[in-house]
Amino acid sequence: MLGTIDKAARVLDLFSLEKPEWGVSEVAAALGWAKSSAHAILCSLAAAGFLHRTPQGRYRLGWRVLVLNRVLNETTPLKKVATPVLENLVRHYGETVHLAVLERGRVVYVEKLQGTRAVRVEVTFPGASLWPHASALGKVLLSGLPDEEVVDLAAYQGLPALTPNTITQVDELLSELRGVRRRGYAYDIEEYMPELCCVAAPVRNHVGTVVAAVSFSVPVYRFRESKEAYKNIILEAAKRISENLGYDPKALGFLKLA
Amino acid sequence: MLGTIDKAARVLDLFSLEKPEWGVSEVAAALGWAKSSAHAILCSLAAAGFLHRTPQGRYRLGWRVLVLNRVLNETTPLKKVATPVLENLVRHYGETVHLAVLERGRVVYVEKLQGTRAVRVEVTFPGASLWPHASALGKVLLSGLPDEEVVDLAAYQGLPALTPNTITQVDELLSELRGVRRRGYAYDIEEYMPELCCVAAPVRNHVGTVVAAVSFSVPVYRFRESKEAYKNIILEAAKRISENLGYDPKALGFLKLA
DNA sequence: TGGGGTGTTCTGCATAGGCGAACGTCTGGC
DNA sequence: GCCAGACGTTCGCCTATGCAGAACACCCCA
Repeated sequence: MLGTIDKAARVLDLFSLEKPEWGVSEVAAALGWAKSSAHAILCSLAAAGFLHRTPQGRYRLGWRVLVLNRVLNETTPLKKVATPVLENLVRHYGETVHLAVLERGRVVYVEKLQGTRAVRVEVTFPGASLWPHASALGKVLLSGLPDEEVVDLAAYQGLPALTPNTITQVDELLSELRGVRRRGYAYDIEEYMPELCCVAAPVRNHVGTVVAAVSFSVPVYRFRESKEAYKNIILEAAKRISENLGYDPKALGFLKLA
Repeated sequence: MLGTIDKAARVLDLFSLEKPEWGVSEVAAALGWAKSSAHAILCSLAAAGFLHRTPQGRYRLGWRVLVLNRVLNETTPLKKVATPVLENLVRHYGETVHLAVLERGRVVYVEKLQGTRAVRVEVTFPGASLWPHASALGKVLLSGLPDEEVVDLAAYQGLPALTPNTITQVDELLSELRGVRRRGYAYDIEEYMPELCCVAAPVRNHVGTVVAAVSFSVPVYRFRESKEAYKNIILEAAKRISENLGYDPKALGFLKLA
């Protein structure tokens, strides 16, 4: 809404793993602004601690995001509620477990717990993001959105094929999401990466909105044998987390009628 | 510089461990603004993903912070360079090791590595902050600042006594910092917390500026016996990290004369 | 069923901030 | 070693932006 904040956000978006350091002119060119405008935004973000000015007058992300992240991590109800449940899953079944949310069209890992088996799925750092259309987590999270928004998202960021199994057509994605809504869970059978399979289930808050998703990530050979079992376990875990967030299917089923 | 960004930063500052959720009126009251102004900032921050709107129309930190933090963590040269050195320290000596920076007057932990000994110092989450005047890390970081800034900081946030050993007078702090600059390291002998001691040394970048500090945290009974040894080890580690950041004492000693 | 507390919307006025041009500085290549 | 080009920074004008206050809509509790 406020132009300046939107601009600041667009600037911060530029700082990525691929290009973590930017100069004033580069930012101005990348965003099509006057150099002095870019300079003002960069200066202000640096003064506020969100960016760090190198001695050469270039810019990197600043330490303040670390401070914010700490507050986020230690106060967010979702993490507090979910972590013990997820730890239990790893302890019992030894498979890699993920918790993720949808952030501006991308699946963002909030919590990752490395499996304990000899052959296991390696996890990425929290904050890393995935394509929503090609992952079980993503499909579950998209299933919480109205179809129009899914269409917009697909149009905006595309549906690239990551493996031969990836869904690349919008209508196919929409019908898959209808299935996910009906069943209450999603599979990813080597759609993101060969040899990798996932099952994910939605986490809902007290008003029934899908706020996150939990998943098992399992090597394909082990997954084929016990798909059903993994599905039931992850559904149960998602239900437990949702209930701890105040989700009450009965009360909300009643609301749906009204 | 830009008022709107400064305001946004002040709003984000409100979100803390003690009060991680704010409403529009609360923000307006806390900052002395009109309700509509607070509303505009909160809306914009939420639209940009920095805040998350709860179903009740209140606000919490948003997931985008997590995404930024990940980029920071994976691209910051300091962490990349320091982590292997610090891991070595823990492996060899088993004591808790910290890496910290100064962020708007507070000591912020960037990296923490838990010691492996039976009796060890428990670490806090990265992003947590400490009083600079009462910690070894803080004194090292302050030693990189001109005296005026230290005086301003002390005036602004005070020098509370955390233990009987804490420095609580500005002139005493300044003379301590002079010693730190001369010696090149700082001790904390139960100044922050009873039973806890630290040694810290400065990490410098290629232009010689103190950009961070590394420390050992050791129980007092073990520290008394081998203060000197810990000091030498941490000095060596700091030197190694600094050199990997491009610090070259000889080249800079030459510059000082000019 | 009302009242006080929310979050949200509207409109006009003043100022904050965007632009483009000029400045100072550094680097690298002839 | 010098000049040329690029960079980050500064300045001042003009316009658009975003601030304030009051009115609105909503929810929860008494």
